[in-house]
Amino acid sequence: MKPVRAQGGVATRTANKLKRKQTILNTARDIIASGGYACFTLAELASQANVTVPTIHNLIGNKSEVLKQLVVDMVERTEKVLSSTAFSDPISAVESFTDNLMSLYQDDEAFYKAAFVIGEQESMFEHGHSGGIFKKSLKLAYQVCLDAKEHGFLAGNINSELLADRLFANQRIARYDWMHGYINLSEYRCQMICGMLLTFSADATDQYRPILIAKISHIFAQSAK
Amino acid sequence: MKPVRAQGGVATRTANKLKRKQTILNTARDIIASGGYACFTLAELASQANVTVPTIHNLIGNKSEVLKQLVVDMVERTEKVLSSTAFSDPISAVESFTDNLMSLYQDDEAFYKAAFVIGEQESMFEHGHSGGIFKKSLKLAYQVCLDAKEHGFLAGNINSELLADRLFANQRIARYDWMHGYINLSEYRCQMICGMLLTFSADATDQYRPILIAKISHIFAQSAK
DNA sequence: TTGTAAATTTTATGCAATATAAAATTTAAT
DNA sequence: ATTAAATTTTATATTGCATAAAATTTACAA
Repeated sequence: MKPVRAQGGVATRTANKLKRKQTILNTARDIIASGGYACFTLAELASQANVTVPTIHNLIGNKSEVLKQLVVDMVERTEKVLSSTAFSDPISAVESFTDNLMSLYQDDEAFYKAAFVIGEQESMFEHGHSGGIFKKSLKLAYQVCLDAKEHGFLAGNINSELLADRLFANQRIARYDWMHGYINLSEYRCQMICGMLLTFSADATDQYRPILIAKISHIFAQSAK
Repeated sequence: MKPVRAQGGVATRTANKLKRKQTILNTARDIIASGGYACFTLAELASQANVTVPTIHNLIGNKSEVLKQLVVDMVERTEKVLSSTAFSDPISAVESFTDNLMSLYQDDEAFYKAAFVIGEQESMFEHGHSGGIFKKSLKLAYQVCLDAKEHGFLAGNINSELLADRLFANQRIARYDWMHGYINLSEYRCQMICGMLLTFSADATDQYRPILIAKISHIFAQSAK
């Protein structure tokens, strides 16, 4: 008869495994942050993490799995920013949301850029995917539109879903230009704010529109300096 | 003394070379259009074009060169659409520009999608690049803004460069969603038109804005059907 | 402590794709 | 038909991802 073994062994091993896995992922993150996505090979990762390539396969999976883990981690951090945005008026909502994002990305810019590129390449941002960050962002944008209408900032002539779509789109295209290296973080900030406020302008009340446009002009002038 | 040779030989060879090169590129295009970008390997291309891999290297260059040639070809076709857009009013300018693009992409949708993805991957769309399609598109958008202001459609409260930036951005994000497979061609059309017209709305005169919004609502309602 | 079974890591190897040097062949003009 | 240049191919190197099987380590129990 086989000897009965306590379950402690498995638990300990599992815990250690998780630690080693995390070490490898952190190393992966460092490689991408310093050398860029192109430098990232399994051989390089294995070497820097002091393991061999099959170990990576064993602990995490194939290259795609490793990359996906990094993106999941990035998305989780980004989602925290989404949930911490409170509404008062469109201008401060947009500004505080943007600045929260910027301070997150600033810490480890190269990594966040790469993570977005990877997520795109690995098709992790499917719009339809209901639990996805895209759906959540869109929902947030929709809520901001409703609130803005409620508080008399918007005339309500334009469908809120359409408006939310466009807010979201303007946010994304700025990020897109940043993650592909066309613009830097501060230009990202300007384009995102200008794009979103301009979208609000399209449906703003006659009282609020001049305020939006003044803000937009101010931000734009800063960036062109 | 070396025998003097007429130049005819070289000319004939050069002409033939160009033809063979074009055959290979056409085959490459077919492979991508039918099987997608992932199927595209030099070995597959060589096989389908009835040559060997080194011949491709000799005639065109490495894999990246082959891909770039395809993108250059695609960009040239797209640029023709840009230059054929005449101005009358913002709505018809946007609509005719969009429909010209759509009819171009419709012919060979899979290829155009892939070509944009490749161009992005090969960093061929650098915004700064003065001769690039991006600068040209932006310039066209700027001209449309000036014309619109001139003809009394826009109030002129928003800087034309900023407005052109946003028009261009809204056009790009729609294309981006299409080329990554998030939306189909007809959604691409709706998003592009809605985005651009909404941008105009932000600075439209009080007379013109309702007309824009009516058009936007109409297009949006179509897409939601 | 020390033996042991399971988990884990590594060695060794395969495969696929890009790339190139050098040999063999084809080409176009004389 | 001959010839020199251009072109294609054969053969081979390199790199990166992946995995089977052998060797090693690990955590627990007696």
